[in-house]
Amino acid sequence: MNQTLASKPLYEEVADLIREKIFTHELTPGSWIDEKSLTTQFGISRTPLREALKVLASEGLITMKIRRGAYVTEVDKNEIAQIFHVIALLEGNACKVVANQATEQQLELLDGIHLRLEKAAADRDIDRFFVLNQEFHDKIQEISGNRWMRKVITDLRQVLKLQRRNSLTKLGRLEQSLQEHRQILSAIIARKGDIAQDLMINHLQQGQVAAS
Amino acid sequence: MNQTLASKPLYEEVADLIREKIFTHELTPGSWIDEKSLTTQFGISRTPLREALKVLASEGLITMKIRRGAYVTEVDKNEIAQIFHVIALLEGNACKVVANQATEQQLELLDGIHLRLEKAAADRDIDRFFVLNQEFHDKIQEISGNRWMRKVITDLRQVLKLQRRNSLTKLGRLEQSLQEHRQILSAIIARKGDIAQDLMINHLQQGQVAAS
DNA sequence: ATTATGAATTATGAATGCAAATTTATAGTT
DNA sequence: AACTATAAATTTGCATTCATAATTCATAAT
Repeated sequence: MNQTLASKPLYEEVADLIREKIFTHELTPGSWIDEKSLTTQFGISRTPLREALKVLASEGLITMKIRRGAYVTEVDKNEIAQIFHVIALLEGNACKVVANQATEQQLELLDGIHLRLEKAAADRDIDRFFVLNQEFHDKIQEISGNRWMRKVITDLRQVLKLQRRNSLTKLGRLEQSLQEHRQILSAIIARKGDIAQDLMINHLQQGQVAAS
Repeated sequence: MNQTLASKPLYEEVADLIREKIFTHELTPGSWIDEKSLTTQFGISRTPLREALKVLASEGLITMKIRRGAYVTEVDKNEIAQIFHVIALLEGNACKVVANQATEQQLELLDGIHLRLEKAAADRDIDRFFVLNQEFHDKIQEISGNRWMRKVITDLRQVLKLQRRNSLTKLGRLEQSLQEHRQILSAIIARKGDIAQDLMINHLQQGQVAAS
């Protein structure tokens, strides 16, 4: 691991790499994580690798079993529902806060993202839609201004990514999702906080149904 | 470190010990964490210590600065408010869920804790009040049954503990807190979910004011 | 006295080493 | 052939070692 410029500590780089492997299902839920194999793959020693594993464990992405190593966490349907419940609660509230407190400038930024989202949908550019969809949600959280809420949502979304199916892959769901975003944005711009909140909660609930 | 029975991996034991030091302010926010000193104190090597530090960092309790070690995280007033906001949202929702879905048996358990809380308050047993207060909140989360929500709340409460002042130490606040608990419990038992939620949110907001 | 400069010291980040536990393979018994 | 017992190999958890970056301290120059 040629650390030409120490922009990030090695264990974090490694954590990122392992996350990748988990999200692409190169490492599947329930499977054992072979330390030796990873060290040779990454060309590093076990020390930073094991540090990375502990971080991922505390994020809930992997599970450490005493004296028998690390396993990719398996999340059952019930837990997925629990996580969605928390995310919906938080993102819903973020919407409300944004509707009530965002500056006009901030709303324009949000509108800009949505516009590009519409375009990506029209172009049937799924990958781009994914990215912008994420960006839309992100921007709402950013505007709501609660760093800690954001961290919680990010961590939980990560765990959700453990499951294979991704809601938006279902055709038709994309169009519906877009429609929901439109409504959310309208409510926010109209400064209708409670409505925006309910719409976002519903939007995320829909996503869960589509994913299951 | 006499690990007579390997019930827990060493790095977790160490993480617990460091958390203790942080919460008792033996390690104060902003201060540098001396690895060498801790290894000699605990009688261990740097490897499990550094693993523990990384876990604490991902919990937000400490902050790693590249090539200059670990520091106890400083949280400013603004961030405290953000954390309270998230906790209030979640615990408020937990109340609602409990009010709507708890079995009679579960409500009796909750009532039992509250009874003991009343007793501790009457006896002016502050320490016991603290413990039971925590237990009351915990039980609500347990009954609400969302493991992930619980983890989030636990982690955030941990970060709150970084600040020195603790709300309940203010005399008078204890009595008020008790009063608020009474109301919350009443609302839950009366199955009034929305009211219980609002009361809990308000209760936590009060706690924040008292703490600042 | 104050500020630079550079050597010595110390701390961090990561690799390596080692003992104990676990798993796998092998041999022996029924 | 199935089952148990034992030995070999692997893997984990932790300690130790090593290279390099950061800090401290002493010395020299202004």
